[in-house]
Amino acid sequence: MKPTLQTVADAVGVSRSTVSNAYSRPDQLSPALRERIHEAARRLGYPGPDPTARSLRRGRVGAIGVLFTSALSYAFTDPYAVQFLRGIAETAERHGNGLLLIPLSRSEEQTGIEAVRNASVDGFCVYCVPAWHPALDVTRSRGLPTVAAERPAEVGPETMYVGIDEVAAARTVGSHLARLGHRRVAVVSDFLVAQRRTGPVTVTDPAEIRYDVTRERLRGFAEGLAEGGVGWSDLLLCNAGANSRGEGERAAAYALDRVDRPTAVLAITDLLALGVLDALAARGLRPGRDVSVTGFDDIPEATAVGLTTIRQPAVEKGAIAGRLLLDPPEDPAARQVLLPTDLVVRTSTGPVERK
Amino acid sequence: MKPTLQTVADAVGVSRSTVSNAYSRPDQLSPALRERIHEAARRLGYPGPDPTARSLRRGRVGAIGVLFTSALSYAFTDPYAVQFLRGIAETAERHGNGLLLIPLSRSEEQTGIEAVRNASVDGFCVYCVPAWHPALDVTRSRGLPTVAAERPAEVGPETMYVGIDEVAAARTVGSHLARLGHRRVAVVSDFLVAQRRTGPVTVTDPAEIRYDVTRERLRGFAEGLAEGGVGWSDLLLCNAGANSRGEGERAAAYALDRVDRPTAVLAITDLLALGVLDALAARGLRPGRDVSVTGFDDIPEATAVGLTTIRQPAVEKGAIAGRLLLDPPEDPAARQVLLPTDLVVRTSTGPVERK
DNA sequence: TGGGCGTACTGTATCGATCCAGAAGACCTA
DNA sequence: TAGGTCTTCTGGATCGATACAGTACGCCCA
Repeated sequence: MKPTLQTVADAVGVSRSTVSNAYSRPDQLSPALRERIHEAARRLGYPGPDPTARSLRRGRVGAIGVLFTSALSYAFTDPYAVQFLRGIAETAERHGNGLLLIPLSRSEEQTGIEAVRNASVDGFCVYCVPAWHPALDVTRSRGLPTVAAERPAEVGPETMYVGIDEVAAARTVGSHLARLGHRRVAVVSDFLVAQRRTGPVTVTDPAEIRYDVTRERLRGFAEGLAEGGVGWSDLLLCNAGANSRGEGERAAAYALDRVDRPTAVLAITDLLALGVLDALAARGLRPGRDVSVTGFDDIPEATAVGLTTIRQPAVEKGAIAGRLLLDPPEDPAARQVLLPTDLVVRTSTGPVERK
Repeated sequence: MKPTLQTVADAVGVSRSTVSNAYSRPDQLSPALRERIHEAARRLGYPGPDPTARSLRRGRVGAIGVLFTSALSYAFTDPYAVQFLRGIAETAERHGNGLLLIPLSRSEEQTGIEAVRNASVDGFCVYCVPAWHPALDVTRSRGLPTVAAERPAEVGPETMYVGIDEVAAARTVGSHLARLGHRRVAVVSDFLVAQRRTGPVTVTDPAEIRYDVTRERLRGFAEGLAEGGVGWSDLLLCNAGANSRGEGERAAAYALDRVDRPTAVLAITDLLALGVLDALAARGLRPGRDVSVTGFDDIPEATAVGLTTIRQPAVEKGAIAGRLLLDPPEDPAARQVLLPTDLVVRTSTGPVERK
């Protein structure tokens, strides 16, 4: 039988409450008694108050849940995600909280829903989960504070988020390429369509895209490219089955192997962009000369390969998300944070070659 | 007031137990009543059984805790750690469990100890935590199943671990270099001494090294190098303040800037080895020709930079650790796993240049 | 008619702590 | 010495669920 508070109390000859106080409010009892209690606890092998029971009574757990789409096992492959996690982890750490990672299936399946319902946490951070995902109904119904890692399409006064102006950031990318003279342009992105397949897709209107971030970034790309007279329907859209380097390469292949090969490929994340660069390399094409490539996020590797991209403060984003959950500002307006972004021009983009 | 089981029970006019069954054992009541209960729950905004209360009663939580040394915020910077995490995450996911990440301070400070005591988990995975760390006393006292991500120095019949034969693996590295003719050799490693400083240190005997993995790998290095007549005291030991690329570079500087520059630098992890390569590059030295460099782990980047290293199955290691916790084999012997390793020779090592 | 049996539901004890009102005693003050 | 205050400790209520023994009732069959 594992020892409990009661066991220790009986051994010392005091009440349960006193033992509890010895752990949780040491100033409430005399040093002598406190020491006797701790001594008895050591002797009996009592490990201290049971966390679960304590959480039940106190009404708080000391952990925050982080929701991911895609198998948890893939979450760690995107350096951007890792940086975000670092940020939120730092904050959690400072507050003595743990981070409970909760995997979600990417589609409408129920995988992970149960985990959300069962998670012992004080709040949720929703990272890269589409607004229509059923898990979000569960988080809402649990009534715990929730912060989104991007600006949701619908923002109420209670909504907490830390994001960037996706449209504006993406617009600078489109505009940059338009000015370089690019008119035949492909986009590599995941979540363009509901299905998970990799390949070219048709999307009549960006409004059809169901994942907020994807939709907004594509809108921004299109707005920027419009400066060069490129319309939405001129874009060659290639869906990637996942946000991974490999899928980026596969998706890019559909664009690069066309007779009217695009002069620029815009990837919606750096990870996909790395895949696009792989696809170029495999075909002996030079980034920034034969084909311009852009990414989004500015992960560390982007520097190494000279990728033109949008820099967003990933670690800071995570840190702020953590702070919103663990130490929410009084002012409701301060619970909705938009961070600045920069276009970082490197060697992967260049002017269209004269024929 | 948040609705509880009782609230719903009263609304429907049944007992608390019946509502509980409606959620946890739906086959125990008639479909009609079950539907009425769920309908009432929806109407009242009851999110389902409270996870904390359920855990208390059931005696299990549905989450495993992962202990890290170093700020949690740094844990994600080592690709090897990330791969290990992926493995354990996959297993946790399959079992419907969450992963609770618990940051520990690297030294004897109490940071994180409280988090270990408070963690609501069913078991612990101890990743890269020295045997003397006070947090391990806490995990032991909590009496939960615990698996180590490396073979501990002291192994009892109850101990669970998944590791590699560190000495043997490191010996192949030492031996490889000995055969290439290296006699002036430096080692870059963290945890060589208790202090966190970066720079050359003196360790009279490997037994003095307090962190198991470091000690064993260094023993292995020495044993292998002994084939070339290099003794322990001939090794130039450079301590790194942390397991990071930057610290690797700083530590390597102390070796590379000597008049009697070593012909080989052995790093204890790939991450440190990348830093060593940075240090070479900064000095215009060619890896594998001017100075040979080795790592340990075989992270993805090792391939890209041609680093000679020890490959160990990181993802699998994590997966097995998860399985040991969530689905422990009957046979106690099967709870102690040693995985195979390989020496992967790439371009960062080569024969000593003739003078 | 009544024993046997299965289904559907109830009631109470229990998990292991924390909270809080209050009691007992020591000590101080007028 | 009565009354007040402070410190220290107690006991019962409580958090929100689950386990399990037990009851009520309908049904079948001899």
